Amino acid sequence: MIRTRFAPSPTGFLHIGGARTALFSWAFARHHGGKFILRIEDTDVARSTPEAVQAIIDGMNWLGLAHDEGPFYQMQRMDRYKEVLHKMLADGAAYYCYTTPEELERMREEQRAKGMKPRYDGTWRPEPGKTLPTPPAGVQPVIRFKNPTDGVVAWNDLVKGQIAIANAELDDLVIARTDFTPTYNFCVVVDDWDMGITHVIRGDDHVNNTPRQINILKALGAEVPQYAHLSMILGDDGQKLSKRHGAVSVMQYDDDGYLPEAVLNYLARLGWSHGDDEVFSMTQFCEWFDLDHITPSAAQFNTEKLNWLNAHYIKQADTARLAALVRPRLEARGIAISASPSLEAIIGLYKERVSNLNELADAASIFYADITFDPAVLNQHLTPEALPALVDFATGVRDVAWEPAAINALIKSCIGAHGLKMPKLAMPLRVLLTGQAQTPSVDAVVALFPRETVLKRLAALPA
RNA sequence: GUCCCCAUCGUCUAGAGGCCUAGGACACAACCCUUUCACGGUUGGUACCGGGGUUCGAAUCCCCGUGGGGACGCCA
Repeated sequence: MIRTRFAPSPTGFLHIGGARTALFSWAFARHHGGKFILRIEDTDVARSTPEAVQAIIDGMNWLGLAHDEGPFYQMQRMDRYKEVLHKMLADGAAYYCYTTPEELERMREEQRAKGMKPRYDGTWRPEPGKTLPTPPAGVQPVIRFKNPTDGVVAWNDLVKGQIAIANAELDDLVIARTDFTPTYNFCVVVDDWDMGITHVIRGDDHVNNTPRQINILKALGAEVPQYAHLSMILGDDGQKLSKRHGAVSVMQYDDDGYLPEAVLNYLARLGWSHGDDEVFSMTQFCEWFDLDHITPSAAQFNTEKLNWLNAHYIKQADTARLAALVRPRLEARGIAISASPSLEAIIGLYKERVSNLNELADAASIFYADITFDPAVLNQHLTPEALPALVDFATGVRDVAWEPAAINALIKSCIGAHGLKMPKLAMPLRVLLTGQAQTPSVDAVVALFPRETVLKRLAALPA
């Protein structure tokens, strides 16, 4: 049974990189008929917040990435960690270290100055025949893992291939703080072990933690899971995404009018491929997904492609569903949705031409709220030669049958009577009714408005 | 600095030694459609980081270089 997990730390929102990691872990479990587990890594009490937990869950829900087990909270598993910690201490797999953070800092600076990799020097590490210093009074010790000193830790990364790191490169990491709370690398190991995780799919930044985790797993006599490290996602500008540069919550995409299936489809193709396939459902994705076709190199986020996918999914989407999504956006703008025209009718006419839900709301607001005119646009199209035809049209509007074909016939007869070409009348009509020079077919737009509104907006015409 | 990883069009990518005079998608350009703008359709341009090997043959394998990234916490 394949078991994967997504293990974010609740120190902020779910961003695009985390979302992709979650997506791949989820899809891998789905593909194999396994289980997908959500685990909240909240051992950093100072930075974890319940709001962040909620933000992550909201993000997962919006994307529709449902977990089969959890969410598990590490803070609720303290007893278990402490049990393992005591066992390791008893087994000699871990030891107390009295070196203070200040001493460590000094040590690291010296090493850096000498061009060495900064690391703990092993002062308190017990060795056969070695006499340990006397613990200084008043110093609370941390617990360090006794890492092997020689040999190599190797694993076959399912994305990056064979990776081997010499144990000589690794120092004895702190697995419990002075207050006895366990640290990340330790909790992860115990959790992955206890939860029977078979495949750890996570970000690239954890590659360097992997050999340490494998060593702890081995010290515990636990089975080592398979690892797959996903490369990072760069911003649109090729720069690293960070809190102060470009990293936004997935919920921001909701605000920006993206459909979750568009974001998901986009993310699926960021670092993974299935031949030339670009547009596919999540059902299809789960069927196809494998670790063999994940690119080991970093990927740059491309908003334009996301926009294209979003436009595609909006065109495809059921109009009633879109209306339900657009309605709150209009309400948020303080726009009252009237019965005529129906929101569905507006969306039916506009969904072919927009690339996000907010543009749909923009379109709808033309029909529900007062419009403003750009004088330059108005002047450009409201030409003297168009005026008589417009006046004719305004007159004809009073008793023309209220459907596109009849309105189209009226427009044709108006231009015919004045020897005009279609755009001469269609353009000023567009602008007068919508305030815009770009709209769907003008007869369809006219027909969408209630007759009275058209009369009212045309009444502004100079006689 | 040390260790680890990465490297095909502007971007996402296909590519597991001959199928590659390198394919698809986004973006871009032109044309068609047209009642404006989109949509849609057709066409086009642009890429294997450099150098050495291995091989009859290399985008694909190896080495070196260069460039980029990551990690070196009592953060996760």
